[in-house]
Amino acid sequence: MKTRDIGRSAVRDELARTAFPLFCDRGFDEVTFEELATVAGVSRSTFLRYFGSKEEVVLFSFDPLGAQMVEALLDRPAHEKDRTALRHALSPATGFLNRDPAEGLALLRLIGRTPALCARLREKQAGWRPGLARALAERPGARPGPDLRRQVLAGTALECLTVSLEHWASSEGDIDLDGLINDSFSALSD
Amino acid sequence: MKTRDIGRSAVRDELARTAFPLFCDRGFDEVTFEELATVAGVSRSTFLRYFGSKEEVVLFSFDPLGAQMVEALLDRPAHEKDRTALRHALSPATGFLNRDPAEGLALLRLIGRTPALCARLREKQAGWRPGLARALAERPGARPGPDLRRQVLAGTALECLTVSLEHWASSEGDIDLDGLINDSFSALSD
DNA sequence: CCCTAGTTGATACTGAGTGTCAAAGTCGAG
DNA sequence: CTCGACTTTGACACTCAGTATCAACTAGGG
Repeated sequence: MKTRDIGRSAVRDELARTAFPLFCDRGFDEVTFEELATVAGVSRSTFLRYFGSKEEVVLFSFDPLGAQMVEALLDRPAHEKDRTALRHALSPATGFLNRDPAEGLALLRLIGRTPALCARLREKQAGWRPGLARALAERPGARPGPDLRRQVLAGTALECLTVSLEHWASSEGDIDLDGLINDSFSALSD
Repeated sequence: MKTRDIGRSAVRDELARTAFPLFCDRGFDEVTFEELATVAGVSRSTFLRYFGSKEEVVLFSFDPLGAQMVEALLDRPAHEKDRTALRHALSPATGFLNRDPAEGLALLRLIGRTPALCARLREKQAGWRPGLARALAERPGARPGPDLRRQVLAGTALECLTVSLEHWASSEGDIDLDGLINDSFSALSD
């Protein structure tokens, strides 16, 4: 039954793809499911079945990043300090947006000017913190320590990501995103 | 026209106060505006006029914290390092929850098990970051530097607050909250 | 006392999100 | 190829959040 799931996520991608320009043009709140469905050529019911909420239509593409960052963190060499490893572990996120910078910027702009999307993305990000913290405890050569410390380290890394993305978006992508990440982490240790 | 505004916020407090136990008992999503209004003895229209959304009924009490933390930060002595000043600037938030620990814990629990409230609170917190960053630039004896650094410092301070509150809530308030804040900041510099 | 401005509750409306159902489509087994 | 099980789809009905409007009411200032 794998073909079902493949088809399902392909349809998801396609629906989101047709929805994106509408959101960008007219604003997230001004577009209804009815219109999204009409443009995509399906019924409102079907569209709603693929996304639990309107926010998900925009934000579901961020979902894999949590697991990808955990994997990236676990792949860092044992001798690397936690903070450095975390900095490198953000690469799935920067890569996701840098793959197609124009679309990445449009996405961040849309999110930035839509409070509901800001809130939901922050919620998603907050959901990544526990996983990263656990990965910190499980990485090769991890020294035991309080959970609080790992949560703080993971949380600050994600906050560096957020701040960097904000500056990247407001520079229209002119500044190198990975450079901003490095600068953000530098600000942590001075 | 000051009496109007005083009366207005007094009514707000009272409405929120009557609503809180309902949310705690039956869950945020299971309570409708209709019920809130009935219990409070006003019409649905009136209740809705005092709060822009259902989330605000629970979260509006956090609103003053942003300005209070900025004020607290500006009051810190000039010789204090930015990070230390930020740590102390969180005291309005810890004080707000420690004033009545039982209610503070109930509030955090309610938020913790309601995704919509999590998201909105995170949004509010994110809104405090720019103010704190600006205050960092304006504090007595501030050395000029890139905005990115100040945003990161303010963001990490707020993340320390979030993580500390999370641990405080999951310990049922047994662990000292200000101690957790200190420990969180310690994790930043090692 | 009256006039004005703000408050209230009633009503109606849009749109998100849920649930149900029958019809149509898909896939594997015989 | 055909049958039967399972899935997907679209239609419909429903609840509730949130917005807007309006007439009745109320409080404060002159």
